[in-house]
Amino acid sequence: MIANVIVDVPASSINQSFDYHIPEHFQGVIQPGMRVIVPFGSRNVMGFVTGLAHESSHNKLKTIAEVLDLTPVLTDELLELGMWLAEDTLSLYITAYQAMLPQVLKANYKKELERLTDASLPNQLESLFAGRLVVPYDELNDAGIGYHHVQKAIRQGDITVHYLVKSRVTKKRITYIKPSRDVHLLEEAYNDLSNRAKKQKELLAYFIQQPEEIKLNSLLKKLGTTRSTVNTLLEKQLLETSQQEIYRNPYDNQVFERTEALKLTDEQEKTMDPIKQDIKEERHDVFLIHGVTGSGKTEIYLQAIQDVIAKGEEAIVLVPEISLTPQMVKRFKGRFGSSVAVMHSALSNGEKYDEWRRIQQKDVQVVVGARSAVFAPFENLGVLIIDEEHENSYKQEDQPRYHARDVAIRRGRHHQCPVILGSATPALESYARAQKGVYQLATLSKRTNNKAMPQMELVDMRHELHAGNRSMFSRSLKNKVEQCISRGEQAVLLLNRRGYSTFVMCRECGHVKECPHCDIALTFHKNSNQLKCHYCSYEEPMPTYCPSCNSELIRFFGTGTQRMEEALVQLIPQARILRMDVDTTRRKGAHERLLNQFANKEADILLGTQMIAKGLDFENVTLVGVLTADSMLHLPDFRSAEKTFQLLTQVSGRAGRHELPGEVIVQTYTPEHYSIELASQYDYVRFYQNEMRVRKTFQYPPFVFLALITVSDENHAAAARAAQQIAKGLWQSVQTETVVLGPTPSPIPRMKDRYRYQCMIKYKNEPNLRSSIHRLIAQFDDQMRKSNLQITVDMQPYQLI
DNA sequence: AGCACGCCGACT
DNA sequence: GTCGGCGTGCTC
Repeated sequence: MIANVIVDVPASSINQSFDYHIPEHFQGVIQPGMRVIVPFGSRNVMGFVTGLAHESSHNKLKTIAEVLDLTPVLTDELLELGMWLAEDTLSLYITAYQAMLPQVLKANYKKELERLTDASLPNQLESLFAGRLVVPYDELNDAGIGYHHVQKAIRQGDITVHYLVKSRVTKKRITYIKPSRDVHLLEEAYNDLSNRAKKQKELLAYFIQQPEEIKLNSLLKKLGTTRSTVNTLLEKQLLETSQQEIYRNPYDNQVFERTEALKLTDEQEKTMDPIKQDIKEERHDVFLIHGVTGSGKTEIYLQAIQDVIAKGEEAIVLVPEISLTPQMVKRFKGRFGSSVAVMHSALSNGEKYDEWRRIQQKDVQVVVGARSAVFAPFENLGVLIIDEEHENSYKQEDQPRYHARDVAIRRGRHHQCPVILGSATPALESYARAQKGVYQLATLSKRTNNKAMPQMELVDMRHELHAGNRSMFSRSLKNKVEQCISRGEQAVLLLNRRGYSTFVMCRECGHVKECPHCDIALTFHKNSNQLKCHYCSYEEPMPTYCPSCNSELIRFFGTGTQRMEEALVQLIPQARILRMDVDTTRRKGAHERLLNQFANKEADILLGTQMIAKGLDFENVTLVGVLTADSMLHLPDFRSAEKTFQLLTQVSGRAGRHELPGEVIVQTYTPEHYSIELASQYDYVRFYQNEMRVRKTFQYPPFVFLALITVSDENHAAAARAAQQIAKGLWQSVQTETVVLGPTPSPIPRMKDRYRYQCMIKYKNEPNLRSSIHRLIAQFDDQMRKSNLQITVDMQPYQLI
């Protein structure tokens, strides 16, 4: 038998399957979807078996060395999905498969030197081995030993090189202890023990009383002793251990209150019906639920999942990373208890692996997770749900650059089950598809508690400036915050920091401190008094004099959350403030701890960046303030209006979710901009219509598809030349109505000392585009290896900057 | 990617 | 000779 294997060598020339002979002892064991170790060239690499065959067009086949899995880690569906994913995103097959699996299933490669002779070796090697039989290959370089010495020794058969492939899998185990003899033998041993062996006697006495198996940890705690006493008794063979494999459970010590299905409103019922119908009849449709915040989308998800579980099928729920909050998890665990696996980036690699295994082994029927959970290895999917479907975080920003929505829809079609997209502010692409009837549109216009959305007040900051208020807080916002606090209620203040960071500029000569490796201003970090680059790891201390004109008047500009906090303290000294941003949430669990503090009313004001805009639900919050609504409106990104509208709508939903009425203050320099004005009126449909006109005029999605090709090189001219050649090649291969823009320098023209150029393709129908791009890039294969030219392709890019 | 192999110039 | 650097081509 022969196995087709995709090997773990990320190079375009290796992007194909290789045939291997299956040895007798693996016949019948090896199945498609398993990981194997195969010889490749002179070394061993990991690979995925993608298929089995009886013959191969190759005559000299090597043999599979090892099998890494007992059962396939990729189902047939996922094997096929990975192929499609790689081709659709112009990525490598191996990259696509790796992206579908938890980190720990990636192989680790190691080289070792083994000594084969007792005879003495050259001095340098002798001291390297230093009595050992095997040494890590890395030590060769550390010791600075020339390769020719090694080569010679290998030729003479004195030493040999081993190419190891190791799995990173670590399974967590618990040690149990129990007596290995009868009770009366223990008693005998007890009596024989010297009186000085007090701890041993205690241990024995314990097991004489209750000879059952006990967790080692509990035993030690109970008897106040240590591992060493137990070890002594183990050596005397009076006790024995056993190991039990367990899942790490990140939600181990939390109890989730059980919830029941809620009575649906008429609107919800109307939305629910066709979904239930699809589930029942195993039909695939994509439903777009456009529902205002608080309209009960989640309850619809929950009840759809209920139906799916009742049928013995499974469900995937995708949630943006940022809103995968404890509150969200609670809702799903509360309804479905231990049938839920949770996947998000805050879990350790081991925890992620365990959650993944619970899915693989059918211990759970539901997974709630961020983007990559769309690859959960379920085999009987009954529904796929994407909450906040407009979120950028569903688009992976490195290879394979896929969008979870596309993957979900493909899986939904494969399983003939519904896909539900939900949002208060659907992506323009999605709403347009719903308008065209490609998706089924359902609108939830009422909130379940029948409360109106909070009043949104726009504050024109130009007027503030004219009135002599130069602070970042308008008078109106300051008053509202004070009133809110004095009523004993809480406020959330959002600083939209994108494109508005704290750069350093000299007031004397206007010199701006930039990163020496990237064309971007350095960002000032107050707590370390350092200037940092957000694109590479460069940092330097904040200068006291301007490096250009020596003036002392070098200051930081812009507004970070830290400065906002300081300003707020001065303005409203009595306020207790919690700050939430990248800095304060870096530590594990910090995110959750801050939110808990706020929920426990240990603070009056929560201030932070994007991360507080979504998913939070605190009953005591009645005021939301947005400091700078238009800060991203002027970025060179065709989605900036859409993002502004989404953010304002999203954040306003944080106020007055329960009994207390809420209000929203939005500070802006452009209150007349349609995205801000229509957001304040909660009018998505008019925003959609307006924005569609803009997109049509400027030919942007959803009227065209985009592809972005970025070329970078340390050599400026080489990058420009390659980009030019690619653009030329594109022009020649695309149809006349397709537009190729560029090459132009990328928005950040230099990053990590590499010069960057880009070409943008706008197309409506270009069935051969992928293969054309592929062919064009292949021409640079040589150059990409020799020099360090890099070319990346992003089909349907989200982040243009 | 990572490795072997082969060619070349430099050095003891 | 011997050593080390680099370009080339291959991996079932």
